[in-house]
Amino acid sequence: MARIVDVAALAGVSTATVSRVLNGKAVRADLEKAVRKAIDELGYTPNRTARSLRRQHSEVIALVLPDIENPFFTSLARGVEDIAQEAGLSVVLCNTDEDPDKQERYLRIADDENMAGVIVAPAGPSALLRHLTERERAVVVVDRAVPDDVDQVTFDNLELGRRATRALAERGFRRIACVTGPESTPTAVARAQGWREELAEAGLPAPEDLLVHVNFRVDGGEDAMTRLLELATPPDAVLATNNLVGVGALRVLSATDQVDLGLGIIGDLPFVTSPVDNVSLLQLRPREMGLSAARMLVQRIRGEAGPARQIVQPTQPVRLGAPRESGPAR
Amino acid sequence: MARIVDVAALAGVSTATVSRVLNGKAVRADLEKAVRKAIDELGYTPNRTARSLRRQHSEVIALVLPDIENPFFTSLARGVEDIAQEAGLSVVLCNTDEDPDKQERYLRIADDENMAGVIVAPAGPSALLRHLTERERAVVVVDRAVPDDVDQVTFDNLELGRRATRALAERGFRRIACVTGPESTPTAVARAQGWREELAEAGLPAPEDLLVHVNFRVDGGEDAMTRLLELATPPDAVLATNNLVGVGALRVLSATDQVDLGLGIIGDLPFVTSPVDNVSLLQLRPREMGLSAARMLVQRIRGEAGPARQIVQPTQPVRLGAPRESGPAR
DNA sequence: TTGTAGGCGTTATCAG
DNA sequence: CTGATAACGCCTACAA
Repeated sequence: MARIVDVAALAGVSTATVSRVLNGKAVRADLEKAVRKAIDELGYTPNRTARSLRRQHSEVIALVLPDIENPFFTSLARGVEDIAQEAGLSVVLCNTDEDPDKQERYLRIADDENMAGVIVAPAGPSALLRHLTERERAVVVVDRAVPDDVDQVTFDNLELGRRATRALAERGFRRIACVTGPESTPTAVARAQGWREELAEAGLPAPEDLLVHVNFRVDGGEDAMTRLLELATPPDAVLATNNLVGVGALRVLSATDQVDLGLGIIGDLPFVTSPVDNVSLLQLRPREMGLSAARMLVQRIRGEAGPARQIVQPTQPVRLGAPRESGPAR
Repeated sequence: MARIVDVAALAGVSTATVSRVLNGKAVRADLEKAVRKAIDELGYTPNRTARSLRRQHSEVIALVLPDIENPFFTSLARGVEDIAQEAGLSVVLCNTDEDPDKQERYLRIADDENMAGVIVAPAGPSALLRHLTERERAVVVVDRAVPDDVDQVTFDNLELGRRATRALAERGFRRIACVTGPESTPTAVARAQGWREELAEAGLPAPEDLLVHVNFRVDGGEDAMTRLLELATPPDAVLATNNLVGVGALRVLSATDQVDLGLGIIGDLPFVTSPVDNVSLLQLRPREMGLSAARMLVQRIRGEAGPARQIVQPTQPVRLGAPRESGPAR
């Protein structure tokens, strides 16, 4: 592997000059030309490890996610990657599996490797996260708000719950249930609170047996839906507050063909196969969230950012049935 | 950030001794104890960049995939990650978007960063890939075979096509169509060839208008399915040769409720919502493929591997309807 | 077994 | 604007 000294020797200059050419600093035109020629001839590319060691930070950012198999996060990752690529950064994807310990481990690695920055959707509180922000490392928190003074891109989850509920109420449903995530998950709680408040405002009942907490996954949605349908007085509509729970609900629905039951889903459904013409969809477009977060991070890395910013990511209006373009990936 | 010299000073030993403790080499017991205590007190962790520079390879492996939003690949990634974690390696996920140029760029980066190894599902032929294997870097190719002499984990795609077709024939279907990927995609062609051969063997017709090449995505499946249903003599069953095409086919089917039409799908359907009781599923379990590939890579990195091995990843037998446990992630 | 010291490849400082 | 040189933090001969 060619090194910078080889290039310097071939071009008849010092390594310092080669380095300057590499980094776009002022160099006499003829020397620059000679250096570029040498680089070409040797097929030289800078050793990024050495560069990182010297510069005290690498050209890699970590994207720390709780579940890499959830399309919400892969889509978000896709957005991050697109911006990172533009900025000449590579992305390391880390899967915490909703495990705070794993999360700490990955954040530690990001620190040890002197990564340029970190984007994290936190699985619980993190001492290391605070530590990183205090040490002025570039950090952006996504999707799940934390109390720390750090750049964040999140949804207004209360508002999401309200809007999705309102859409169902406006369609004439009167007994609207809510399936949401565990009480330990703030986004789940906030969306359910939005459901509660919107129903109160519309003068509709919100009995607690219509609020079901399950895990935020497909089987959670299935369980909840089954339970709701078995109720003595079942709901006439159901709000699923995330994508996977929505998938679970749809499965039960399409297996039992309950055509009359209204359904609302907060989240995107890339691989759904049953018709959703009758489903009120509040699409979150996680890719956009990834774009926002990555842009913030790049600014922070470049030192162009001031005090911590907390952005509320806008979403699509609720609509009936998925528009074609949001279906397949790409 | 504490450095190795700080630990050495605090423990009253040389940096060499600290390094030895860190790397599990023989050190006098009392010194080792002192060193560990100092490490604890300072919260020291080795700087991985410096270590990489010195050792000439890092503890990171690159996973180069053509489409990070396809559940097949995220699941595969999940498997890779699990093994990597055990082996103390981090995984960098790189999305090539089926673009050979992007792929070359990422492979180049993996090389420049002295990564410990690379797992790649190739999007077309790659000069760099050959270059890497020739330079004895740890490389494993997954999912899509290449002619090079390199570790590989792939499916027997011809056999997959045959088995899935046979399952449909055994269910009594007589006019079985095949929807597969572009003719430029070897796996798509091989699976279609399996379809052709199996039909021939069963004495069933395989007219070319029942073989449809589309893109290997959801919209491809939708288009193909629509086209097939409009045929003067439509098929009585359809084989979809990958997961996304299968999703597209299911969408059309559940929108038109063609209950009589047989369907076979090669691939896993984690987020499907319509019932699949009548679908012959040949599950590939990509996570297992990721596990195999990562194990091979780890062996190669450790120098425990000899000549290049080419593994055929086993799959599940064809079955009717998805077993419960393969539905939701996890 | 332990310590000393050189070097991995790059960039930044400081003279010239 | 250019060149020599000293770091960046770690590991590993080599010598003791």
